[in-house]
Amino acid sequence: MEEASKNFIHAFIDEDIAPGGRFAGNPVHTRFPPEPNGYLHIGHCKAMTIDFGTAERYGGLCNLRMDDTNPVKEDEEFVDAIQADIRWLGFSWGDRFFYGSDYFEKTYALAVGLIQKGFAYVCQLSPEEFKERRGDVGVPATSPFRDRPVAESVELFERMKNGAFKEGEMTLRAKIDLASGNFNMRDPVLYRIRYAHHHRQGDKWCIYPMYDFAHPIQDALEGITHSLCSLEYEDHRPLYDWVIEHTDVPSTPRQIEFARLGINYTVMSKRKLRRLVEEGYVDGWDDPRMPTICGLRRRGYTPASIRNFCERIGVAKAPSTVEFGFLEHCLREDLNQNARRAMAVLRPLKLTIVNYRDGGSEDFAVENNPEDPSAGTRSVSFSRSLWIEQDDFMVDPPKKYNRLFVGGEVRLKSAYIVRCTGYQTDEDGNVTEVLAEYDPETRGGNTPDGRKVRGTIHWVNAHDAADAEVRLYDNLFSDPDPDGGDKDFITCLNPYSLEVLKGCKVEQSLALAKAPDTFQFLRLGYFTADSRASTSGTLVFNRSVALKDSFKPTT
RNA sequence: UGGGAUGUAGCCAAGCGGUAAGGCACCAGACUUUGACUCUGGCAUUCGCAGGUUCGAACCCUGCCAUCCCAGCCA
Repeated sequence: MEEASKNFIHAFIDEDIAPGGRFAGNPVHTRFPPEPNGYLHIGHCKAMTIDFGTAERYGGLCNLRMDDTNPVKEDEEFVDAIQADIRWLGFSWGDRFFYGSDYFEKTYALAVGLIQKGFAYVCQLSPEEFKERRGDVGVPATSPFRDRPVAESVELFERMKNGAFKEGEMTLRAKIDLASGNFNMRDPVLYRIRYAHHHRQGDKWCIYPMYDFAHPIQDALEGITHSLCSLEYEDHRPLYDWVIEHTDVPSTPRQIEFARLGINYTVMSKRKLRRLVEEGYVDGWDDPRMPTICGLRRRGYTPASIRNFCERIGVAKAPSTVEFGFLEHCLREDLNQNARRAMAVLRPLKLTIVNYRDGGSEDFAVENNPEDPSAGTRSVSFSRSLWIEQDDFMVDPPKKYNRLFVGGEVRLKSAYIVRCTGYQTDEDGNVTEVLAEYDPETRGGNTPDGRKVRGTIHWVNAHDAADAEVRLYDNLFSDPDPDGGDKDFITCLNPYSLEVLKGCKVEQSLALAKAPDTFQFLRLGYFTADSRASTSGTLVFNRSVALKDSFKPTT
């Protein structure tokens, strides 16, 4: 894992904790506040890297808090999934797990206090009227209820809480500035009426605080010093500060905003991801094409690779779009170092070793990970009949092609050096079988005579190869909504299709070791077992056959 | 339009008045029992544009341009 370098947030915090600073002497305390209305995606991982990472950098703590102030959007189903994904990534919130809704009682009391101090009032404008009176550029908003006596607002607010009014009939509004250029300050709604079942509070409440009111209070109650969030909340910071200043909270957290993660060709909006799931475009939140944490997991991404990616893209305020290739780079880096290799043939072509005894066989010890000798070796069987990759043989090889062609020599990894002597074709001229002679002196792939063999290819024994059952995933590209609603609903689900080919062959040891019923092939040259079907690590396919042609968007 | 932000290479991103870090990508070479990996070298005379201040500007000032966000009783 890379050591995170100093970023602009750290610069702010350094000032805050310096002698004489806003939090001089205080431990730095952050929080990660997902709304439980969907699964976490890699953008959340960036946020966690910042939230947990910042706390760690300063020897402080980071809380996990479910931001569940809107009962109609949230669901307990997501709470468990969110926790599981965070754990999988390796972030730890210790025993500091909270729900925003845990503070409803306290939040209500603070709202009453606000009314009593004359900083809030109950407004009876209907949603439609509210909108009409919102005002415009240069035109202040209006509310006939702004100067309602304090006692009256207190009483109405209590009746709101007790269910005396219908949804939309009343709101509690902050009394700030109806003429502000920042519309968030034009007497924003603090509480609204919702007769909805809350996933934790049940039917106890029928009024719910808005994010803008609840969030700063929750932060203050938990002793958060730095409330780190994405850029779209910049406009809300004045309101955040207003709430902290005007309510009777025990601390004064500071909000700092950073640019959220964008990855090219990738849908990152939770709303859209939700539609993909609900409207059946994908199998579920963990569909390997999804940028969700669980989707990436199924696709073979490791926690370390995702976290490292998030560390390395940096933190800034300039909106940015990182190339998907960088995520892949981070995966390769991790896999190359840690993954056990195995051989697999995706497009099988028969290779017959004509001078090898028919019916004979032998085993070779093959290293599991050339980068890590401690990973040991596995036994792979060899015989007269093998499968090799179709594009490891060419009838008419171009210059610098150093794999198989008639007359050419190649090394079968860890086995023997073979010379191609010919090939068979079907009536259409397609190559059906390649013929070769092996050199018995080169057992294990060694060259005692010191000769150089340019190419090394992978293979599997046709006699005991296992057929891998594979899935074929296509990219999902944008199909502009014919109704003109969501022009960019799906731009591209994933830049690289998970292309797997029917009939691919895997070495017996791989099949036996994992016994997976599904394989996913990453267009990276890595072959990973479905994480749901197996318990242990990732297997890396022996050669990056498919690396050659990279992704080209078709729209 | 009003408010809030942001512009440094194809993509991220340091830099905070002293003469453009680093990573990804890309190119060239070496090495190699994965054409991978690794290694070596190359890759911004210039920081959105135009002026100004200064011995000196990506950094300070003025004006302009471009892009993004907000204008929910969502978060």
